[in-house]
Amino acid sequence: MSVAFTEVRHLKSRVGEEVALRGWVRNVRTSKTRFIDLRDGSGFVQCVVGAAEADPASYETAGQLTQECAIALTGLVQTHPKTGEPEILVKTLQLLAGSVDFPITPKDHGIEFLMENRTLWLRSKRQWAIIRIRHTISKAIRDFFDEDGFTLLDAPILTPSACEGTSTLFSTDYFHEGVAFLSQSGQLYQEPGVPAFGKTYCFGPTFRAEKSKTRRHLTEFWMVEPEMAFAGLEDVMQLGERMVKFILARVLTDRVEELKILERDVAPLEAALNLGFARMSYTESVAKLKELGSDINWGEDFGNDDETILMNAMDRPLWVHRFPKSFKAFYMEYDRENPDLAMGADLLAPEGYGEVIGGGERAIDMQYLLDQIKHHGLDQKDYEWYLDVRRFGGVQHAGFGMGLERAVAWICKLPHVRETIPYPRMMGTLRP
RNA sequence: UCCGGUGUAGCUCAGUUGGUCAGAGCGCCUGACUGUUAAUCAGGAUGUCGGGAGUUCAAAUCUCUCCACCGGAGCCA
Repeated sequence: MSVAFTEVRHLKSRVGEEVALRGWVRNVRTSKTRFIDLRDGSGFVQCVVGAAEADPASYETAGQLTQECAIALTGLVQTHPKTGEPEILVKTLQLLAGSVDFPITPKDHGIEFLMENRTLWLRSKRQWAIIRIRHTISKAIRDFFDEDGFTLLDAPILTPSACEGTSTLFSTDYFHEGVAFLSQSGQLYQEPGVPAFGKTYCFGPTFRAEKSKTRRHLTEFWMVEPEMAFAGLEDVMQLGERMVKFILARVLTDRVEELKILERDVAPLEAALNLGFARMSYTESVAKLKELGSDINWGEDFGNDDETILMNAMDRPLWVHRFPKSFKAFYMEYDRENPDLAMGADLLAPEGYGEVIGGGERAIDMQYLLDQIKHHGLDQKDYEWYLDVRRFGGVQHAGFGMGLERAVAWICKLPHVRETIPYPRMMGTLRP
């Protein structure tokens, strides 16, 4: 006999009806009446097992449930007398699978312990909320570019050379080639897509072998990288702003429950959604930072604390544009009005979060690019295919990359990106 | 890689003039309790004090060393 099981997320519309549920026991509180916190992946619900209402065997079983055992039950959907949320008045209850000594108890745990038990940690309410928001952001990104006429152009993960020549890369054996590197960016592979498709993007994992241990770094992280033909710096900033607002609107609409679980104050997110993003040139931002007490000098890149200082003072995301060319990638276009500046822009998230987007206009002048390649110590041979973008109809084009985990961290207001991805990879963290 | 910190029960932690310092709370087990929601209350079991070496009559405590992790820096998304 097959039973139609109801998902917890649908219970709101089933009040007064009898339903069958199955899921995992988060916690049990026993008094004469027994209370089970049930989770089925789609949501959470309290199930009440009363001596009068439940059948005797089920009532007995309810007293012996352990944390994270799996159960199936039937009962009446009613409204919680205090919270107004749907709850189940249980009639029958059956143990499906036992669970002994689940390590993550309903009390506080240290981050080391939780990271070691990441697979089990994912069952917790907070992690559930974060991963669901990540999912929604990810989906929103794809929907945004899809609706905007971009073509998905998947970039390779195994690459022959250090694309940007800046970061430390992971390497692996690769047949006769000897060695291959894990991609640190799909951008160079997007640019050749521009003459083919006009507007492209890639969205996948990227890898950096930097030995950095901060709240903003993973060795494996997801990045979305759009690229547009006939576009410049202004277009990058407009596209990025529209995309971020699209994401925010989606999360604020579809993930209300999850934001509540995280106790996320949505006012700053609503502000970011409704206000125009701020803009500041690099030169202006350095002056602002000095005002705020930073010891930064013109010509230096922002330190981690510089971004934090700057963004604690902002009520909305900020575009910082036109950086000194010296610390930007070789492919960055220079400013015709000031050749020392690169036509790049970074989007910094408010509330102390820093860079989530980095992008800009790509250099199209062949001789300039060749000089840049030389200047950065790169081998021209490795970039002939990239230079072809300029040789054959090389028009102005631009794009950006957004780190998914940093966006998730900001939107969820998390202290560290390690919770924004199901299985974080960091220096010193390779398992589970 | 550098700087700083931590490591004691399954978990979170307390525990130095070196000498009843092997402890608490939670979790777990037993029982009580008419709706609880990190339920509560009573009772019970639980240890390579991160590893190794050293000082000492005596080390969780002091020294050296190694390891692991946390926080920060640089670099970046």
